Amino acid sequence: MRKLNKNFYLREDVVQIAKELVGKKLYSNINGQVCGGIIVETEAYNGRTDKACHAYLNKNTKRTQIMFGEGGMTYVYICYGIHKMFNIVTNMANLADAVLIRAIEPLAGVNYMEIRRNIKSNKVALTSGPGNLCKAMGIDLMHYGTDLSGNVIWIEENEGKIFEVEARKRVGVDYAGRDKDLPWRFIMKGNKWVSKRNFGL
DNA sequence: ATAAAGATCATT
DNA sequence: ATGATCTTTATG
Repeated sequence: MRKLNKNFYLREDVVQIAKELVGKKLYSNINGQVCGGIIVETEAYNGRTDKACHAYLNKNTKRTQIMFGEGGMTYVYICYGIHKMFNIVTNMANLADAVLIRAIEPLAGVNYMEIRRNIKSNKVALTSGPGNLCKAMGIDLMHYGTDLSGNVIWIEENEGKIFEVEARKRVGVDYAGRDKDLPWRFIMKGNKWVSKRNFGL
């Protein structure tokens, strides 16, 4: 019921923020259809030191510019021409960091999500994986730069559920050289909605 | 103006 | 393993 404070996103340690986002609740209200779920998988990206980040070495382009603004906004982009990826911008202005949300456990608006995904009930694939989650939640390029303190996309505190968080290697960043094996992916231990791809440490 | 490379997914 | 599919970015 309680949205995260702006200060949550403005902190400087994006890895810590990614870890803390596991267990929080992500909601969208798109075309009056409210959907939401518990975040169970995230990845941190650091725009100064991290070769896997689109804003590596402070690369400020039309696509990455939102990461150079203050934390608490959305960074949405298209991957492989097909899938939308939903990220949360963190840190102060001019410090370009972001957290990719990779999977949620559905809570609300499951019927809407199933229609958007065109699949039937009880499919883990509904909101597992970054592309799938975006499609289910109705998040598209038009939501680039959405303020998370508004009423379109937002994140709420968790509900005191008990769980453990585990760190893993990030997925699909083999091009990142020395940074490809950083343990900057965080998952809710044992949760079945965590994406099934690349389970190596 | 052109080319190349993706923070993926579903299917074979 | 492979193909789908198209934006963004870099380069000439």
